[in-house]
Amino acid sequence: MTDETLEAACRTIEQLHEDEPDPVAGLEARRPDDDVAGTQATVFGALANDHRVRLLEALREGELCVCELQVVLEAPQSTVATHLRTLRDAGLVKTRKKGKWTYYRIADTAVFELLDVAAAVDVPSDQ
Amino acid sequence: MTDETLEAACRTIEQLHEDEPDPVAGLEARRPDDDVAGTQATVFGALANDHRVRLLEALREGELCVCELQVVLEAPQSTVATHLRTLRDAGLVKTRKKGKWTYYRIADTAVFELLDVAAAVDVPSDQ
DNA sequence: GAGTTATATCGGAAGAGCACGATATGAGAA
DNA sequence: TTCTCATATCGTGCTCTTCCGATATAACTC
Repeated sequence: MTDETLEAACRTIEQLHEDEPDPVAGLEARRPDDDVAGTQATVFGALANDHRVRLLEALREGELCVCELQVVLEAPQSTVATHLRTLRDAGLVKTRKKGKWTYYRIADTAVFELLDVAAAVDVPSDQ
Repeated sequence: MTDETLEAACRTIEQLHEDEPDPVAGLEARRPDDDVAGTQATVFGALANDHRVRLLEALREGELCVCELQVVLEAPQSTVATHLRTLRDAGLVKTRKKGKWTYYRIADTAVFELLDVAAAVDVPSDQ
């Protein structure tokens, strides 16, 4: 089942750029690489949560163990552990075990860049 | 209904840092600002999708109208329009109307920084 | 070994996000 | 005004995420 709206879009583009030889081909060239886009979406997905952003911010000044992070979040232990798992799977934090404790730290200072740039975006207040 | 695991965490911390005066208070001070964390999570949420990342990447070289972006994504018109709405609500793109067409462009070059840094993160391959 | 404790994982219910056809809107053309 | 066409929104089924109690695991203590 093909999508007619896509074919219609192509026709519109041909008319819009009558001067150019093959405007649709030009757009297809602008299609980003799938793997890269996938990585980006994965990383952003791991960051796309209030609790997880807070965890990363708390780790700015250095590593903390799970029970300390739990106090920062004011959330049940299982909730904190799950979010930390998500961050680790995305490569944003690393762990170190010491006895009964697991210490979490930021994996790469690039994470701070992401946090800082995102904080500076001005999100329009809807209305 | 209070969470006993949180109280337990506090007790553990007191023991861990016997030397310090009030270790729990120190952690509470590390709690990030709610508004900032909210903004960050919102921005990352808007970026946390394959299609939306691809839309932004396609806009690197300049503005495009919806039907052009539709060709980039190879998706139905309503799908593309919805994702563009999400990006706009997050303040990542801006629009310009010209006759029947709506042109979308990157709102701020900070967006490119986010995309580039995220692309460079190395996500561990699970196993 | 048995008990305790810090963390991790499981399970399932509630909620949020997504895809996309159908329909509405709004601008130009006739 | 009526028609057409580009875009926006709605409605619905479906999937993914989140939360958090219950339970498992792993390491120290006795």
